[in-house]
Amino acid sequence: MSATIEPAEPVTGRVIAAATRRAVVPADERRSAPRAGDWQIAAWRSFLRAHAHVMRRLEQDLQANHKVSLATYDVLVQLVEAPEHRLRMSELADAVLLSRSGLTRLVDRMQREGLVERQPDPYDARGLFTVLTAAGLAALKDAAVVHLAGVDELVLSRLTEGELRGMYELMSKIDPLVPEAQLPPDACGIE
Amino acid sequence: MSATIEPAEPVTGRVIAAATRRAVVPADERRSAPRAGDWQIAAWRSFLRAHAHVMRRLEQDLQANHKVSLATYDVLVQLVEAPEHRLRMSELADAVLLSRSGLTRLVDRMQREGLVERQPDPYDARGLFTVLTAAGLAALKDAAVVHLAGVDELVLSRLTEGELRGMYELMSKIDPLVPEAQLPPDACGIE
DNA sequence: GAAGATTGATGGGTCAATCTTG
DNA sequence: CAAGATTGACCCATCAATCTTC
Repeated sequence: MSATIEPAEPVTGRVIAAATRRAVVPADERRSAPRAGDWQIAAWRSFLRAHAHVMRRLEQDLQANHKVSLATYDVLVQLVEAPEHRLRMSELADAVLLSRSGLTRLVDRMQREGLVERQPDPYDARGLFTVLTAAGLAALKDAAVVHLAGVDELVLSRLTEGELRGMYELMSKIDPLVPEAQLPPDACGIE
Repeated sequence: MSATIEPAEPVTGRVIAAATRRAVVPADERRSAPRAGDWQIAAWRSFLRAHAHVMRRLEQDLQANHKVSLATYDVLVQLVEAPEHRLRMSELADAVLLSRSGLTRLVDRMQREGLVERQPDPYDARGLFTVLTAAGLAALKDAAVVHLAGVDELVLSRLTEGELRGMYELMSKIDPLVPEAQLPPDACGIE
């Protein structure tokens, strides 16, 4: 679409700077955040910035090349990875971290575009499956090339193998619910 | 507000898994993302998950305790850090990574709540300053305590000093436009 | 005409209430 | 009644067009 770099998400200084903090938080309350010193906050801010930076670019790349949003892309990925290319609405909602209603509407749109279909669950008439269509798979194939290239360019290629491992370690400490599996101990075969 | 942990942002597997990739991307195109192997992607996903996890909690904390959104909080922080507690609309928009129109509406709301005011610029009648009110400063003081405690609990306290430095290094490599200043070389005084 | 800011139309999300089926 | 899914009302962001002032 447009080549302009337009902000997509407000993130910058969502954290109060330590300077601000000293000015604003009474000294006796500072114990509540004992580690939030100047440069710790700088580290945290760098995290927010990096995230915003990368996500903005990825979203743009996808939209520009395939008119697919990241949310849509995420759904396509979840479906293609699922057995029989289908998932219950609720499961899908959990997988892409969307509310039920949010997912309903997203699937509505995707169905309109022919990327997915809804299938009743024969064993439980309350439930519905969202199933990937041929068009959906094709769209994913298209988008994946662009998207992966983006992730590679913006993130992976900028870090060494060891740094990537380091990042994984750090993130695991921040998010206790570590993703699916542990990082394979020595799956270093870069391709 | 509600204590429920509800998803706020779709992020999970926004990146195609390497398994998917092999199934979906023709072998001769894989060169375009040569480093996007299985565990590199795992590292990238951990980044997305950690971000979603933390932001969700921070947003909830703020909303629950002070009915302030992260975007609003961000504006308050930018203003309190600015000279004379005021900033031009455009500057503010850039600072919080919002579009001009997005900021106009956000400031509208904040003004309605009495957190900020608009001041004409005497030197350029086209421009407006957004200026922090006493109520805005008070709200910030309140919110900052909660927010900083959250950042501390969810991120800072989980990482050692060295790990925090490491994170800063990694993020700087991902986002070339490193924040304001470099990390002070030896500002290790944790309080 | 260009820059600062706002407005109108629209996309995409949330919660709370609802309908249907187990 | 509980669970799965949807709908209605609303919030918050974007872009494109507009108005005002330089």
